[in-house]
Amino acid sequence: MDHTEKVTEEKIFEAAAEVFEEKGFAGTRMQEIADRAGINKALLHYYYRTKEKLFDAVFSQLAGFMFQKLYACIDNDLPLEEKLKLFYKEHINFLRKHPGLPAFVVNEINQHPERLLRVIGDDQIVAVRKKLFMQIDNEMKRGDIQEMDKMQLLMNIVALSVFPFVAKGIIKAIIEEEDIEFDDFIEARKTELPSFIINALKVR
Amino acid sequence: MDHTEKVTEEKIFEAAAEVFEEKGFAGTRMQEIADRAGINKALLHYYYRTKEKLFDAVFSQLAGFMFQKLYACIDNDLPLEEKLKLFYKEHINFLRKHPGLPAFVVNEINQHPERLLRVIGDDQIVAVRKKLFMQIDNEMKRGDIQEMDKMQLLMNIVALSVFPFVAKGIIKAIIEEEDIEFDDFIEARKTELPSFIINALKVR
DNA sequence: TTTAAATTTAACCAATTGGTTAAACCAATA
DNA sequence: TATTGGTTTAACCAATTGGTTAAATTTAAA
Repeated sequence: MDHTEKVTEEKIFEAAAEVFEEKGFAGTRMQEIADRAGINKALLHYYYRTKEKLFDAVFSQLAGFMFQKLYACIDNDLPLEEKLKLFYKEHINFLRKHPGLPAFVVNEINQHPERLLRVIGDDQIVAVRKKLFMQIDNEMKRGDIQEMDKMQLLMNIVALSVFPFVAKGIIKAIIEEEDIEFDDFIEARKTELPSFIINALKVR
Repeated sequence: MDHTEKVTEEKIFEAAAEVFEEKGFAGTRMQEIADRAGINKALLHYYYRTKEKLFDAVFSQLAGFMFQKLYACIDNDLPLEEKLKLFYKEHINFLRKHPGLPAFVVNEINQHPERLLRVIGDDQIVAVRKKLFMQIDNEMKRGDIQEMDKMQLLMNIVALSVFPFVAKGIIKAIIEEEDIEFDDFIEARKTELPSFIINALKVR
């Protein structure tokens, strides 16, 4: 076996990830993937026989990657306040490195919801969510934080960090109209968001 | 001029809106639009000469509609707390009637940011935003609400209502895994979100 | 050097797709 | 009744696209 095999396969995979992320499944041309990978169409089909197979490989890895990272930032034993600070710091760091990822995943799942199953099917994620809910439950009953629906809270936490990336095309335009850099704006959220949430959860 | 003209044009427009919303520009087939409109391809091109023109018509109306509604819910003279309650009630009502709209608009703008200009170009929206910022500024200086970056606050407010719809494919699956109906979940946010935000903005 | 696998070249194919055309059909209306 | 414009039918076209094939060429390893 030639060591170039792996290299080429990776080049293809990365090129495919780029193009699929930019243009979606329907908008992607196999020729463009080949071009960006620096190879030709024949070789492309030699590695991944069909567009569907290539897409599946790319999508399931990227989507899995995203969910895994999302939940990994929650999977620790810190108290909620510290957990939130860590979550937004790490999660926004991750999203800044992959700014196109959320829009891609969200969009493809909207158009083909059945794809979600292949990615989120494993119960590792469910376990982490259960753990988080238990923790929140405890802190609520102890009176440390305001009582509220836990699923609503989880949705709020995620929406606040992910939304600017999912809607990046719009958000970037709107805030740059006010002479704010998108990157600075996002960076600031690492500290803005934890205090926003913690304040919202203060008991009174 | 025949009255059927308007009727047919509208049928085409609505069918096109449906298909474009479901499958995006690249994934949409003119034949499918014709089928759903109950006419044939020849007549479809007789009304809208090209796919691009038809898409432009649909997209600019829907996107304009969305932004207009978004800002219209903010454009009143209520104090912030009342404004938030009204905003989430009306905005979520609107989104429930058009659940696929945010994902469609967000996605098409991500892939072709230049389209945003045609829609958001008018300064009516800018005016409403300025007005809102002024109001927030006043309430902060008066000490009624916590000081914070106004753009960040606006982002938070919008993210919390729009995100579940943009990522509907994922969210629906996740929360229904916990035996919660998507519609009930969304309905609850009408009251959850205002109190969440208002709490987050309490001064201490 | 031989061999096998990776890669290129380039032609090719079938299906899809956006769009056109021309003739015929139908309904209202002048 | 004749006309006009909306509508259908159905064939057609050119371009694109996913995918294949076979032969030639390069590369690396045995």
